[in-house]
Amino acid sequence: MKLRIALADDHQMFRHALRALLARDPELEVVAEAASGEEVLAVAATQPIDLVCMDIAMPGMNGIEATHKLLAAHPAIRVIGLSAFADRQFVIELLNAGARGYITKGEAGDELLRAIRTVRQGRTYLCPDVAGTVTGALRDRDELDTAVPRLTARERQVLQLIAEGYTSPRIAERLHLAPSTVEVHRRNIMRKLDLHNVAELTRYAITNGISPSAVSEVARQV
Amino acid sequence: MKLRIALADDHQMFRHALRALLARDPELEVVAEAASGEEVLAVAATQPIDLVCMDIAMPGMNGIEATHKLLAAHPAIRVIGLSAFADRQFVIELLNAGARGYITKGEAGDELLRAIRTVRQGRTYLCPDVAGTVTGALRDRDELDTAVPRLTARERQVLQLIAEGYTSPRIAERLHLAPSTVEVHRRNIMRKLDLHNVAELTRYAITNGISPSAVSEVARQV
DNA sequence: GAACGCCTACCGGTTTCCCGGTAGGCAGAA
DNA sequence: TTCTGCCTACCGGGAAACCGGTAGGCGTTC
Repeated sequence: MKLRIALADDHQMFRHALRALLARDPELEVVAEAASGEEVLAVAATQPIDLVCMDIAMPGMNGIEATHKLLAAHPAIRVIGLSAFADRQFVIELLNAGARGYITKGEAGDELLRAIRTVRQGRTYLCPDVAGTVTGALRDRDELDTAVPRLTARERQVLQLIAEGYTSPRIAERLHLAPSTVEVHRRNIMRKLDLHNVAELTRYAITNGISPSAVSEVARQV
Repeated sequence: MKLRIALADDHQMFRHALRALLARDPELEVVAEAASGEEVLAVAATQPIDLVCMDIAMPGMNGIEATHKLLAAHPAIRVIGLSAFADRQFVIELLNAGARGYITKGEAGDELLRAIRTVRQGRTYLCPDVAGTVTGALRDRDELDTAVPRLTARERQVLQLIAEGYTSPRIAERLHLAPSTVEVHRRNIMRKLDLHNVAELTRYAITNGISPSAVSEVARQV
C-alpha cells in the first residue's frame, strides 16, 4: 500500500515540483494538493490521507493552525512541517501542534524523503538545521509547553491578518468577533513583542513566517 | 543536444524539486544550481549554460541584478524569471535586464516547461498572470525604459521610513520637511502602487528591497 | 513661453490606530 | 477551591492614518 500524501503550500509550482520529486519513490503517492490551511482540512475530509507535507506560511489559515485542526479531526495523519525558516519558536509550536517532522526549504530534497520514511515509522524527524535549536527546549519540557508560544493562537491569527493589511473592524468581521476584542488582541500582541505600530507588526509577522513573505494577493490581482 | 539548464533559487529543496520536475523532459538537463546571484555568475564562468531559471528574491545579489551581469558576460544565455510575485515593476525590470520569460510560482509546473520550450526557440514567454500587466507597457516602449522607478527618490525614501515604523511627523523631522509634505508623499506612493495601509506598504517595501527584509538574516542565524 | 514632473505645503474630513483601564466567562492547574 | 491564563467585550481619548482637493516654486524639456 502506497503512502497517501497531501501537499500543502501556497505556491502551485512548488507543489508540482515536489510532486515530481516524491514520484521518484514508488512507495509514495501524492493524492492531493492544497494552497491553504482551509484546503487541507477540506481535502482530508473527503479522502483518506496518511501524511501531509505542510508549509507554515500560507495565506489565510497557516500551517500551525491547520495542523492543530487537522489532527483534532484525524489523529492518525502524520504531519511534516516544511518552512523557509528554522525559527525556534516555530518549530516548537508546530511540534506542539502534533507534527512529527520539520524541515527547512534550505535543505536538500533527499532530506524530505528521509523525513517521510522516518515519520512513517512513527518516529520524529527534525532536519539538522533545526535539531540543534530544539534540543535545548527538549531538556526542560516547561519551555516546550509554555515559554515558547509567546503569542497565543488567537493572537497569531490576528497578527497574520494585520500583516495582510486588514483593519481591526475587518478582522473582527472575518473572525466573528467584536472590534473591541480584536483591539485587545492587537494591544496584547504589541505589548508582548514590544512593537508599536502596523509596520513593525508586519515586519515581525513576515520575518517569523506568521505571514507569508510573498505578496500573494498582488500575484493574484495581476 | 540537451538544453543545459542552471537553477538559481535560495531554497535548495525547491531546486531539487524543480530538478525532478524538469527531468521529465528528456530534452532538458539541469547541469548546475546556484543559491544566489553571485553563484550564478560563478557557475556560468566555469561551464557552458544555455538557460537559467532565475528566482528574483535571493539573498545578496538578487535575480534582476544577476541577470544584468550574467547577460553582459554571456549574451547567448536565456533567462527565465521565476518569482513568487507578479508585480508589474518586477516583470518590466527583469525584461529590461534581458530576460526572455517570466513565471510566477503560483503557476503550474507545466507552465515552466512550456516557457522553456518557447524561450529555447528564441521567443519570449510570459505566464498568463503577468502577460496582462505588461502588454500596456509594451505598447509605449518609453514606459518599459523609464517607468521602472515608478517611485521618485523622495518617495522611496519616505516609503522606507514608513516600513521601518516611523510615523509621518517623525519622518518629517528626519527629513526636515513639513508633516503635510510627508503625508502627500505617502498618499502619492499609495496611489501609484495601489496600496492602502501601512501593512501593505511595509510588505511592498520588504519584497522590493526598499527596506531590508531581515528575513534573510533570520534564515542565516539558524 | 508653455508644459511637465517633482517637491514643497496647506485645507478639510472620516476612519483607524494606539494607549489606558475595567470586567465577565471559562478551562485547566495548583 | 482558588488562581491563572485566555478569550471575550466595553469605556474614553489623543494621535495618526487615510482620502479628497488646491497651489506655489523650480528645473527640464519641447
